[in-house]
Amino acid sequence: MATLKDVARLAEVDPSTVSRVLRGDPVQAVRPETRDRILAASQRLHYRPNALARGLRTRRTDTLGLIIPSLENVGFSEVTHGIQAAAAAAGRLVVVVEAEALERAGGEGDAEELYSRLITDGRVDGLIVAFATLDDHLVTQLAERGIPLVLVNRRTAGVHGSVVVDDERGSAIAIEHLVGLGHRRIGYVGLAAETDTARRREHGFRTAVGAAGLTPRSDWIVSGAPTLAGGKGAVASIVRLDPSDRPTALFVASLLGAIGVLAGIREGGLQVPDEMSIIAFNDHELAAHLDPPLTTVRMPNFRMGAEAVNLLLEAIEGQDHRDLVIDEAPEVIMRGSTRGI
Amino acid sequence: MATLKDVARLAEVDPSTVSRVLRGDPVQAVRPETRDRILAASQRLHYRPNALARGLRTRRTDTLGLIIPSLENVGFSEVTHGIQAAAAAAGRLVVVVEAEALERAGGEGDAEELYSRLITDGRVDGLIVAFATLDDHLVTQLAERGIPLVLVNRRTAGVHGSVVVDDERGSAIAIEHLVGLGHRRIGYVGLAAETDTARRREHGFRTAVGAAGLTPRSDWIVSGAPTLAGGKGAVASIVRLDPSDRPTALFVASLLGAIGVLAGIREGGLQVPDEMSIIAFNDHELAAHLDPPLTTVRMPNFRMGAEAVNLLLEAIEGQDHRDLVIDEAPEVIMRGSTRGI
DNA sequence: CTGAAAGCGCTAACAT
DNA sequence: ATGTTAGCGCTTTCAG
Repeated sequence: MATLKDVARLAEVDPSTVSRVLRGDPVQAVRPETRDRILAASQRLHYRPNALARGLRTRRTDTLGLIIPSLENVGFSEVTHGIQAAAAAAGRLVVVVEAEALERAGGEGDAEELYSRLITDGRVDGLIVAFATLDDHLVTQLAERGIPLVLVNRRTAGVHGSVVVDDERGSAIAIEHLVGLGHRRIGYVGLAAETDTARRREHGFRTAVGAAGLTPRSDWIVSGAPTLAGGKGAVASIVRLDPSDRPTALFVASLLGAIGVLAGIREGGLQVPDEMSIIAFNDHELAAHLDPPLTTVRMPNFRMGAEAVNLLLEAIEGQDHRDLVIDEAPEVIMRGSTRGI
Repeated sequence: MATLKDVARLAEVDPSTVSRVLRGDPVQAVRPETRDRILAASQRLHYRPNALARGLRTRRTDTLGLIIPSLENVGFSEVTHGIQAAAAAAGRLVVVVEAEALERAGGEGDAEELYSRLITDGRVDGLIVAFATLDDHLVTQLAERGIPLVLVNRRTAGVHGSVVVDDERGSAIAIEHLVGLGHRRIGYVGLAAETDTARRREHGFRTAVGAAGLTPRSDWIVSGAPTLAGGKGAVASIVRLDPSDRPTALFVASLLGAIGVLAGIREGGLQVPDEMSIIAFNDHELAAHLDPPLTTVRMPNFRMGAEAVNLLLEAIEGQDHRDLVIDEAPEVIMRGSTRGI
């Protein structure tokens, strides 16, 4: 692999001159003639600057770190996409650390070790934490290390640099959809997590329900992990309710959870949407192919991911960490799991 | 951020001694006393070795590159998982480059540029190409750069270092399942790609069908991209066939394609499985929740991903690039989209 | 307009 | 048992 020195030798100039030319140093002042010689030599040797050496010198790696719970969650792939797209557009590479894989591989301790290694060993210029349930404590620790940090789809008290969608608005339009359909007995399957996002979604639900003049019964409000099993488990108690005590519609705060809810309801012997309408937070292409096709609230998740990168890039350049709410309006995608009453 | 020098100063030893101790240099020969002093100093300063400096010196980054078409394809998430898990277990980080994001961001040229940068600039020790439809030409180029390289779920003539599942066997058991159910008119929705994998799956289909004494009509064999739209489009011509000319069962060579096929068939006014049985190559949790629940062939994709990492690690250590077929047996997961005739 | 020199933080061969 | 030295490949003053 050719180095700067090799190019310099071939072009018969000093390495520093080659560096200047190849970086397009603003203090150009290089004679076109030498410039051409250098370019030619560089091409001939297929020269590529060594990222490690450059990074060591400049303290910039043009690489971003991403901590994510799982690459598999369909509710999350849009965010990852947005991150990848924006990173690629900015010429940045991204190191992805999947928490689930870490746990599979080695246990909690190693996970923290790997995170801390990632942010401390100079490998990345900044970090995107798209891990809603990562301990606030750990997040605070990461933030204190002083590395540029952006939280996605979550906020942590005292930590700046975050981007979220308008979770409250998303919950609200879900409820408005159900109310518009004539439902007055509306339940909620929330996220079983003490996170800011969980609270915002639930708050949006409560506010919208209240605004419609409704008071949900407390046993219509349950929660579970945003997984198939979580949704299924969470809805069990509702399915067992006496028909006269049951809600007629459920808003589920996660996509995967909603699919679990669908399954739980079916196993409980009820029909969706005839006996229970279901609407989910977050959309996905596959929602149209479920049984029944799932009505969802589509959130601007791609944008959220992309903006996270932009915010991080700002922070890396020394600007203040901003907290952003994506203002793009969420939208109900009506499919077969909700109907009028 | 503390450096080796800082630790050395605090412990009142030479940096090289600190390095030895902290790396656990086999040529230990360090007095327990100084050793303790060094460890204490390192802890006190929260010392972390700089990965760039170390990599520059040792020519090892403990980082792997992964080129993947899209993180979104549910048929592929298991592989990514396997890769992440094995990488984490081996203490390696992984840089993920998503081709789709690259295209969204900038166009073909940039993609090649980014790949080549990734493999040439010393950032990663080796590369996993999990991109079935990446040009053979490009793959050959990458391989020629001399960087350790492992292909996943694909092979390229002349390039060594690959891991695939037993695609032929997967196709075969799909067909055996259908034949066992009494089907004798079996069609195939293949991958619209000139790839080794596409050929292996189709070959498995043809062989198994032949072994059952059947001869599929040529208009029962179609192909499309492994996407919803691809599957839907591919099956259109079959749906239009006169009932007496139609196959009674279809084997679809991709999961996403099969979901598209389901939709295409429904739109064509046919019932699955009553008028047409469908079985898909590759399984996913969500297949159980589709309409109808999709019968699939479960392939050892997690293993494939994990073994890719192991192979790559071998190659990085200087061993020969091996070509591996995961021998774990595929398995039919019977759900609602296939039935007896 | 170009070269010389220093140094980013680390490791490894060599010396003592 | 520890220190000295050189250098990985690059960028960036500073000279000239």
